[in-house]
Amino acid sequence: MDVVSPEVNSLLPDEIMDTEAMGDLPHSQPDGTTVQSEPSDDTPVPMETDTPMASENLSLCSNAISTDHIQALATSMASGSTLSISSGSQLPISISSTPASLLNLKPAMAPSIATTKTTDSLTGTSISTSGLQKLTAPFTISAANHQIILNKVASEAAKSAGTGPQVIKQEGQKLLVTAIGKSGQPIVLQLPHTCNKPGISQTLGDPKSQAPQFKVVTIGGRSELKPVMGSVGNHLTTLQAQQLKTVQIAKKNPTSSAAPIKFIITKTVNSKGLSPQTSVTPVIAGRVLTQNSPGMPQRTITLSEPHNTNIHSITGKKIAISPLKSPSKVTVVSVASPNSNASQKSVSLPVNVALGQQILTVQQSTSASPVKMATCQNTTQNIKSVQSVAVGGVGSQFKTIIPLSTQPNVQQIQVPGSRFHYVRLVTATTTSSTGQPSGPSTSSIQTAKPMVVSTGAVRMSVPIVPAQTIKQMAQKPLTSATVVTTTQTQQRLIMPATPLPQIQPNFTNLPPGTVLAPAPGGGNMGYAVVPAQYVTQLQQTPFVTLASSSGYPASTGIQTQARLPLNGLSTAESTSRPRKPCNCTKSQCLKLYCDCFANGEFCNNCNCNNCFNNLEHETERLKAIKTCLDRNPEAFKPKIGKGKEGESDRRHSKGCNCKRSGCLKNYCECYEAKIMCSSICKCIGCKNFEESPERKTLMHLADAAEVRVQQQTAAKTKLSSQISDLLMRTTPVMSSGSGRLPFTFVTKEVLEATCECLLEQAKKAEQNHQPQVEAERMILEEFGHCLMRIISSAGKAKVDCASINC
DNA sequence: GAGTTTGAAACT
DNA sequence: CAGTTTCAAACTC
Repeated sequence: MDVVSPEVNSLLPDEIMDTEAMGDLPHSQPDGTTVQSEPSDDTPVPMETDTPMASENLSLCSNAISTDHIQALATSMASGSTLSISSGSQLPISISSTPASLLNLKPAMAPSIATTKTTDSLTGTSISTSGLQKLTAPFTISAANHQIILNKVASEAAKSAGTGPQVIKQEGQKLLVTAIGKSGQPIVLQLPHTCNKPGISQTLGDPKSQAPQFKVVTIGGRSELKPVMGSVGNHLTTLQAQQLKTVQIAKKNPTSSAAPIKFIITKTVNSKGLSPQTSVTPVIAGRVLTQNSPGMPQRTITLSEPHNTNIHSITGKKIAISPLKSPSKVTVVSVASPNSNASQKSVSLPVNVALGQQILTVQQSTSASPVKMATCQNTTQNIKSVQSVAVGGVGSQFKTIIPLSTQPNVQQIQVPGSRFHYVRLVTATTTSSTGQPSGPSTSSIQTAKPMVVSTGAVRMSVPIVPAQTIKQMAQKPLTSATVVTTTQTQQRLIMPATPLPQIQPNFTNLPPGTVLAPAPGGGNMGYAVVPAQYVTQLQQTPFVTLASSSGYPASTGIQTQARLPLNGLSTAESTSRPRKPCNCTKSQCLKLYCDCFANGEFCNNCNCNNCFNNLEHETERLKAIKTCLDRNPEAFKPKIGKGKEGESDRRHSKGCNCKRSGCLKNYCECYEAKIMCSSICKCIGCKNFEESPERKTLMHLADAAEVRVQQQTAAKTKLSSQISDLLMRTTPVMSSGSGRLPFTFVTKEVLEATCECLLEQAKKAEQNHQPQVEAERMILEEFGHCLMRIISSAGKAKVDCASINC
């Protein structure tokens, strides 16, 4: 079940994207009248290419199910605000409308790459769509009537009928889209059987009773329509193939500041077992958690979200950098965005919870947008609570939304030498988060304590904003936060990008797996998503107290280590294995020669010289990462991965090129990874295959050596234990005299007596005028006699004691 | 520990 | 894409 606080929704960044499925990122025009969803052309972003994206695909959805998603989200907006419509996985559409404007959105009918731009003749408002494939059903958005019609026929009918709700019938279901106007009424994209009064958001009917559904979210103060998809023939077949998950959230209406709004996020859940044409659409009804004031009328907003669909960037710049290993969790930290255009209004609600991924969203201040300003103000006045919200997907799907820019809510940590501020995050290990509007877990955030999402095993410190942007952040009155826990183990964190002005124009030089997203409303704060492993370095900084259970050695310096999954090994595995320190001398640890760098780690306790692989040289490091990614987009991917079906579980992604080692030495990456060479290897004289006798011999030897090592280790352990025991038993303070050794009998008295004996011998020698040498001899002999007597007495005492005990 | 070998990465 | 150079790890002595 997904629960997202409305204030969070209203403050959500444009989106959080799954970079795996993210294609080109749409940009929104800052003029507020024209919003285009065309792919960004200024920020070519290296993408993870596991599932290559079509160039026309603007969605962030995973390709695997991108065609099966329908996502609809509508956000109410004030006058002149922007309405964004984004098709589930194919077409993010942003509409910036002005009052009384009529927008006709006619997406491309053919599934080919297409860009459609419709400009309203009266207002000049234009709608641009790009790459529309799924949304083949023409629909009309009528801002004049505060309505959006997703059905050509219905639109025409509506026009003929004058005003009134625009309804689309979809196999028995109605789809009503009502845009908001000056009245501040929300946009309602609604499914049928409930009353359809324009300008009033309503709770949709029981989603379980409806099969394919469109659900719309109305968010006060801002307008957003999440992907609205249709299929050929105006059939919502893609939605039919999905389950719906509903999340209902309560929110006070920021526009009216009186009537709370109930949000319902309907999340489609991918069902592998269902074909896209499957009509059965189980719905997971969401639980409603409201903050409604007693007596206040409620408004219901419903989000329809493809479960495995990524957030679309409807407006604003979004830069996605390919994730290394498709981390399943994403942590978003606001970053400054170079674009501080104030008129950027269109906002995409990051309702995305990709399959197997966790999204952690950090809301950033965007005071530049007039619309958002109003929204934020209202939100500040009405809602100050911090929410810990569990946005459960199927089983362990969660979304985390954390506004980091709120100063009272987040403890910012400044690392000396770093331009980042950090906030503590915690990787949740359970799904225990609840949708409490406020509670103990959130109070700490409000009191500027470390933002601890949960008491998970791993705590992470995430840079949230560059130090120079603190003032900007302070301008934001946001005081709410939503935190969601997750069961996922891998994370992506969002790191600040602004500290790197020289590379900021091209964000692709951020760590692999990084996703940058602009701040909602065009503020100068954006978001960058990077693999969480990169940020583990931060948790080891001396200024961040961590309770990490990852087993990282304590580090006292900035040059600590972050980890990415090593070749073929999971993060946990790599964590448990101590990494060898590098010895780089010429590469500055910024080339793939350096194992630390190649593994996405910071150098830590290495022997390298002139190392730049640390936070202090983040700029150079990011440049180097970009260079590597430019050269090879998969440079930071694990080299050892799963082979094709039918092949062995693990194999080298590129294969080795050994010539002289026979692939039986650690020079060979295959052999080093303890895997067999495969058909893609280009090695010469390979002996690293299953039947190779040399390999078997080596394996036996290796096994024997390992056994020896284990035995030696065990022997050492045993010996140490024995020595310990011996030391314990030979302690002078023994309770029993039976175990006392001779030296324990050298008491003060014995010592004095011995000295007297030695002095007596010296006197004798002196009286006899013995030479010095003879005197020394006599003294030494007497000393020997004394020792003998002491030993003899000790032995006798042991015997006596033993006899007494008997 | 110094020197050599090796192959991936980087470069041309 | 192929050949060469650079680099750091693996290896040998």
